[in-house]
Amino acid sequence: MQVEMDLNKNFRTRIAPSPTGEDIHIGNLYTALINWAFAKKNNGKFIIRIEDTDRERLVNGSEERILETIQNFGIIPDESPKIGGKYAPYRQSERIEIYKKYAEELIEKGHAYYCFCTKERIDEIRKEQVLKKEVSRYDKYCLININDFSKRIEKNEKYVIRLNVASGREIILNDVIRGEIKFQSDLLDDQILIKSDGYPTYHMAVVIDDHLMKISHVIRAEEWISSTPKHILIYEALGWELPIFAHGPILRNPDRSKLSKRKNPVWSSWYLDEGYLPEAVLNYLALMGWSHPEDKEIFSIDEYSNVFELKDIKPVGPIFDINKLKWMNSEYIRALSEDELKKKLIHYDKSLSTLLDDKNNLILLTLAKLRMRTLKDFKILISDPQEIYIYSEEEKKIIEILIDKIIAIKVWEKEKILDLLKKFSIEQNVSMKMMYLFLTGNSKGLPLPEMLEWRGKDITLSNLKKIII
RNA sequence: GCUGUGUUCGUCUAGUGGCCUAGGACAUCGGGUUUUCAGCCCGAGAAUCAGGGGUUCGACUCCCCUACACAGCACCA
Repeated sequence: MQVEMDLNKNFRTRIAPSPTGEDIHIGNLYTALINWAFAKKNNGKFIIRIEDTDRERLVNGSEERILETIQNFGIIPDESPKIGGKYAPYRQSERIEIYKKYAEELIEKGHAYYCFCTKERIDEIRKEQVLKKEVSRYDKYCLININDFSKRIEKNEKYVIRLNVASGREIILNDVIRGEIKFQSDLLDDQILIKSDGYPTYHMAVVIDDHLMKISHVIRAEEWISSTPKHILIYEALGWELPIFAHGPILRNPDRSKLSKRKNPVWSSWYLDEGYLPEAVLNYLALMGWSHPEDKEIFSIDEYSNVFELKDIKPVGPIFDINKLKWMNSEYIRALSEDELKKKLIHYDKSLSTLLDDKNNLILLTLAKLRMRTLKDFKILISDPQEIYIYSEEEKKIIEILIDKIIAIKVWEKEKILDLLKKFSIEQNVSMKMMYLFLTGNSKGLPLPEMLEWRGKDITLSNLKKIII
């Protein structure tokens, strides 16, 4: 039956970030990827809706940043506040009248009511309930005692609208990823639907918008499971068909708590800034709670969306392991052609463009590719020696001889340089490792002959002379 | 505290009753190649499948209990 229904349905998924942070959280990007993949797999549509109903925590520029970052990762929505679409507006602050209308409908039907209680009173009853070890919830005082609400509203009294949760009901959530989950309505609070500033709460807005925007699958993180019964109640009260729910895992810190900015970099653009490739990040994310049917580890998001099945998502909260991400990123970098790498490097760091315009450094790119974990590494690989190592007098003497040998070299090309280095290494009984340190100030990096050829005879000499001064 | 969700190598995972003396990947540690470092190739260690009860000829896989972890319990989303 489910299958039949699905065939006739237009699949529509969404993510609903709220612009209260610097950028989109990597966990939300993960949810976005799943939603996107699921929509693509089923020829559906993926929507971005901005949930900006919390006016106090609103962060300036956050919405733009979120939208931009998602795009930078290559997850392109079919409808969004920027792109628009059939169900616009896609910003909840522009839909206030809609929520009000449905809130009033709920009141008329007896599924919601006005509440004039002060925060102080709510706090008090909550304290009492905690003391008595009861479930903390509103006591329906205003539903029972207040009849003159229109007068009080006229008098400009502050009020909220609350959901009237019926007692003694069992609410069943059928989750694609987790199966059947049961809740008792007696444990549910009379959730606020419309706040005293006239804005809806998440619970109200999400149901109204998902229904109006014809969202067929609500795919979100585990943290929403406990509020889903409230949403179901609102759907029912309005006489609306339920969407299909799927609650994926929450990404975790190494200590298993919910991924947070105190313990991990969480803003998605941080990974881009650090030189991770968007495709690599997405590929890594895809492997969280899911595995490729053919056990592949490296695959494009298009391949991902082709084989993706919602029910294959595992409900266990995976730990975000930046080590594996680094490995994956280096795999992606290695798979790039020199030309592609060059473009990406210049895009990543504009200051590299003059340096990379020189045709001679094709070889540099080839060699660097195998040694880079992130785009950021390139600059480190080609940078001049840093003065960290303290040379002994004996070593300085050897370097003086080396300088003479280098001055004597006629043709500055890598074969000749290598010859010289090999000979010198044997003659002076200096290990290649030591030679590397002398010439680059580093114990590791790009192969010496190519590196020195690229750097040039003059700079190589002046670098060495710096040591013996 | 209450409610809910989970529990296979350090980490991500494969596994849907016999193919499992549990497979792969990252990480770690050896060895080889080598002009440093990488890369590449070869190899090793690493999970008594959270624990305990069932069901079954047979359980990592099904059921129950316990433990532990995580999430939610806001006029935040």
